[in-house]
Amino acid sequence: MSSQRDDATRPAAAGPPGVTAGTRGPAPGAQAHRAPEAGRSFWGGVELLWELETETQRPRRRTGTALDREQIVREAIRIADTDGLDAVTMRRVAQQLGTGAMSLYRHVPDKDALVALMVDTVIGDMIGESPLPPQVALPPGLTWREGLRLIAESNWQTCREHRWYPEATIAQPPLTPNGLAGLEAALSLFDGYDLAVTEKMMFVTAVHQTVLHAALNLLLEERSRARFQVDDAEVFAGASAFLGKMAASGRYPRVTELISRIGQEPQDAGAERDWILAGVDLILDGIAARLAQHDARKP
Amino acid sequence: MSSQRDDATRPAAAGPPGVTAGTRGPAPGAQAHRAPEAGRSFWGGVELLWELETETQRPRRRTGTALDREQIVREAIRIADTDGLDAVTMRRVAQQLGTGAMSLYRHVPDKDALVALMVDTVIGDMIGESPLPPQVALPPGLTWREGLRLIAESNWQTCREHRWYPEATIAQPPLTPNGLAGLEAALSLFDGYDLAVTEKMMFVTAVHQTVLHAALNLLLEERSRARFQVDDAEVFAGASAFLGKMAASGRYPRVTELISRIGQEPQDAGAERDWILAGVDLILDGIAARLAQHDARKP
DNA sequence: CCTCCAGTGCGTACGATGTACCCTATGAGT
DNA sequence: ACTCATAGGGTACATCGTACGCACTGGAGG
Repeated sequence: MSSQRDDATRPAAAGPPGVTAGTRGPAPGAQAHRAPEAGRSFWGGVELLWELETETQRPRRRTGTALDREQIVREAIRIADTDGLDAVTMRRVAQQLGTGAMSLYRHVPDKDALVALMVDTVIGDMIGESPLPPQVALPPGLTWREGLRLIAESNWQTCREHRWYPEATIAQPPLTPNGLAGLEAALSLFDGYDLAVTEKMMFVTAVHQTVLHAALNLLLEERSRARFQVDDAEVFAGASAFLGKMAASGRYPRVTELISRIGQEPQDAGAERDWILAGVDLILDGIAARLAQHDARKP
Repeated sequence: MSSQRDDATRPAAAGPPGVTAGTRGPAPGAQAHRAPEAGRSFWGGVELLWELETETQRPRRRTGTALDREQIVREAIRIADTDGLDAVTMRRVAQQLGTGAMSLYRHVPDKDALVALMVDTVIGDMIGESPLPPQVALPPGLTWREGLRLIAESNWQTCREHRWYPEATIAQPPLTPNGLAGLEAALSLFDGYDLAVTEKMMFVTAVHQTVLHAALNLLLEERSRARFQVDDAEVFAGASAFLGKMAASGRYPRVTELISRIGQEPQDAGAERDWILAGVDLILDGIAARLAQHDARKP
């Protein structure tokens, strides 16, 4: 996506005030001359996920199909994992599967839905895919702090495993079975506290956003770093000229220090993890302060 | 989205075994026959902004040009304000300006750069466009808490004034003169504290991200709300069926409560502002806790 | 005066993308 | 065996960013 637009919220958490998600216009490069959008996907193809759940009862598939939704989504994920989210193209996915692009549309309403399905699948993997129990992934007996931290860590792991994940989910809050299951589990951490649901939601969201953003920023950084190595020296010269000019201007002493500090540190994978976890702890401290302020503990 | 991956296709070695259709010849992407990518934009056309600063000294324009960068950017902003970021198209901008699409490329390297310029311009307006002084927009004598809150508020205002702003800036951090000036000012709030720059940075970005995300979520919500009103009842039915199914499943009691709670509240503009400011305060509490922990205050 | 020429404006065209529309094959139900 | 809903897939189009090249402009040098 390069494309262009995408938005915000996460697996275990949804948007703050309103929970609704949006579908972008027709599509970045698509057409919109069709007024009614009859069978148009509503929330990023989310309802499709829900159909699925009840649909298993009916003998849906009448014939041995060579293609099915799961397969398509898995392939799309594989492509995104190796070549980035932008490489996920209807044609590319189809080609990889040995079929035509339009065949995919028998199983997926549109591309936004496909991305939503990718996100939901990844969340499902992360959460453990437990079928029915409302209490999903969290071991029992955790404090809210331990629980949220654990969620943050597994989110982070997912972000690193599927680099496209932040980009995809930030754009479209996953109001999908797995996404909501994660949110539900996170909210349950505050069951013992007498707070408005919306406030609990705020806590969960804050943590989630922090992780996703950190991952997203890291992704962007990696991209430009990759560019450095591949591209010709001319680009590099332009970049360093830019940095040099900034430092030379003397108008940004603190920023300059920041950049040089970042540049000189090793930045191994462990450091990254520690860094984002530090950010999470910042939020957790805020929550603790807020709880102490309310101090309306029950049990 | 989006679209910075035009060259992503370079790793296109990933072509499936033999099936790859045409286009593999010269290069996967659009233009690749031009090896060096001579004037290619590096960080979203950022260096272009920096050129500008020193370039004013030279008598750049030799003739009375009908078009200039400022004008283009302003027009793009106007379009985005009224019709959304997706409506900002090279053709559209040009048309509005009464010229051809390609004329814009005399003043802007590519579309990503145009968006970067839009963001920088908006930040400039927010920050006050003070020319040289390093200390930009903040009145003196503020505590870090007051200062960060003030920044959060003005960011929020900008987000509401230019709904496309979060979308545009989240993907591509504004390493532009105005963007860095804002960051510099924010960092200066912690001048009196003996902390690592990176830690100060973490504080500032945490606040910033919270605001941007809240705005982004709100934008998504508004989009789908608009859709409700315009679209046919069929879509609405699908949506409520989705919500109903979710509630009926009984697997998401907390989420269900959350949604119903949100649905019944009035949600005026003031409430939105209060909501995001509450989120900001959460972060601020976290920062306060962290500072107290370090408690290395100087004067 | 005319001749250059850097630089602007802009039309044309290409490659890529999402997907509407239409046609064919298949196999379950009658 | 016949019907027909469904899966698979080809073709075509609208739209986008933008490479390329030509036409025009107005000052500098002869």
